[in-house]
Amino acid sequence: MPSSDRRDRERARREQLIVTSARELAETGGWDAVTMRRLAERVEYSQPVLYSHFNSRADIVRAVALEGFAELADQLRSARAGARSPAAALHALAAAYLRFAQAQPAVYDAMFVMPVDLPFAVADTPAAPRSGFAELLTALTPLAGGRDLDTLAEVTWSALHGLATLARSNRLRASHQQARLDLLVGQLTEPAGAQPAD
Amino acid sequence: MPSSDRRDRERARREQLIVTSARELAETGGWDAVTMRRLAERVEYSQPVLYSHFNSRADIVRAVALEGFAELADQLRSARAGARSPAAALHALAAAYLRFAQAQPAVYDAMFVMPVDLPFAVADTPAAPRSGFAELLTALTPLAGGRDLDTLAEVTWSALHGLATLARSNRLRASHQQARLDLLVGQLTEPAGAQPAD
DNA sequence: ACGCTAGATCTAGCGTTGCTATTTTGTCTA
DNA sequence: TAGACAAAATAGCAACGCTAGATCTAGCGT
Repeated sequence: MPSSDRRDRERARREQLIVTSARELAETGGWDAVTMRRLAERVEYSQPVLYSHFNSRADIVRAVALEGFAELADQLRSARAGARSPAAALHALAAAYLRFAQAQPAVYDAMFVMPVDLPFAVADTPAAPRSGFAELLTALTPLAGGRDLDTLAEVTWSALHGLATLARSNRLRASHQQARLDLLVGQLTEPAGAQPAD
Repeated sequence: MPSSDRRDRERARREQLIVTSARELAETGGWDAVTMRRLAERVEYSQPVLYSHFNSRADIVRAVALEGFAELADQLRSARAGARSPAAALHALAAAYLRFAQAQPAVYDAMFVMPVDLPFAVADTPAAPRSGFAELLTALTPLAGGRDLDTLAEVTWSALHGLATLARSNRLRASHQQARLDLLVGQLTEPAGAQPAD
């Protein structure tokens, strides 16, 4: 068993190359364009090499998603931190979220749209996706009033997710994204209690 | 040119059979399980017959989506119509929307998640998808207050869409869908004006 | 009732996909 | 430098969407 120190480093480097290439291919031509053959050609190795790093194509998608979670959490944090009031912080965070989704639609899809077996469910979620949600919780805490914080956060996230995905598939008026964002944040900022009708 | 009256009827009948079978296959095993071979076997014809009705697999998905739009509009209408107050009507409509998405996830995906080239954009949209949105507009009109109706409707729809899709992929706490719905509708019912921060 | 034409249907196959068994190449150790 | 072992490539499988060409069936005029 050789120390294989350099080997491990080279291997890690190559794995990162695979993930990055997959991400670039996906952003360029959508996830359908990310075939194992194309990806192999891109990294200048044969297909079986990909399978020595990942068990399946889906695992590569997941690796891209995990990268995305970290980046999104970063962007949400700095957006939130640069705001002067709680309401402004929520608005900035929401805007950053939509900006992320629009700038990197393929990564966003890998994170939130594609069928993935990552355990979510808010509780025993892996660190990366959880940290983005934590930013949202932090931003909402001073605004929650009498409302349940977790529920409020889930509703807020859902609304942002809907805005992001429907806008991207041309199902909403393209020129009104800012208006939608303003209205949504305005409504959520109102600490009015829920009044279940029916 | 024989009248071919019966032929046309049989043909229409078979087309409906294809659409229904595709829908059933999709609801059972997801859209990935809807392959042209399986579908052909299901309707007891060979693959080329499918292509004499539809130009591509995507067209079959679209046919299922169009069916779904009509059904959703119906369900939204009757939910809205059975309510006593404007707020109750919105709540009932929203609940019906989420019920539809949960009961028929594959159809919902065909309508709102899968990449589709149906022109949406609220304006020159085909009749079917538009009519569901019209129900939403009707429900929101008495609640809009000073808010822009179209924008309010888009935000409401986006929030519902987010709730539906994220809940279905286990990204939200399964047991709190009702709480989320109540909170969302409560927030949207408040006619408070938007106050864009920053 | 017959052969004929035209349309409906099927068989067979192309190129591509995710994935893998087998063979070849390369690298390090003794 | 010879042998052992890991690492990589070649080649191939089954299944996919889709289609060209062969086959069969149904309806027409005589």
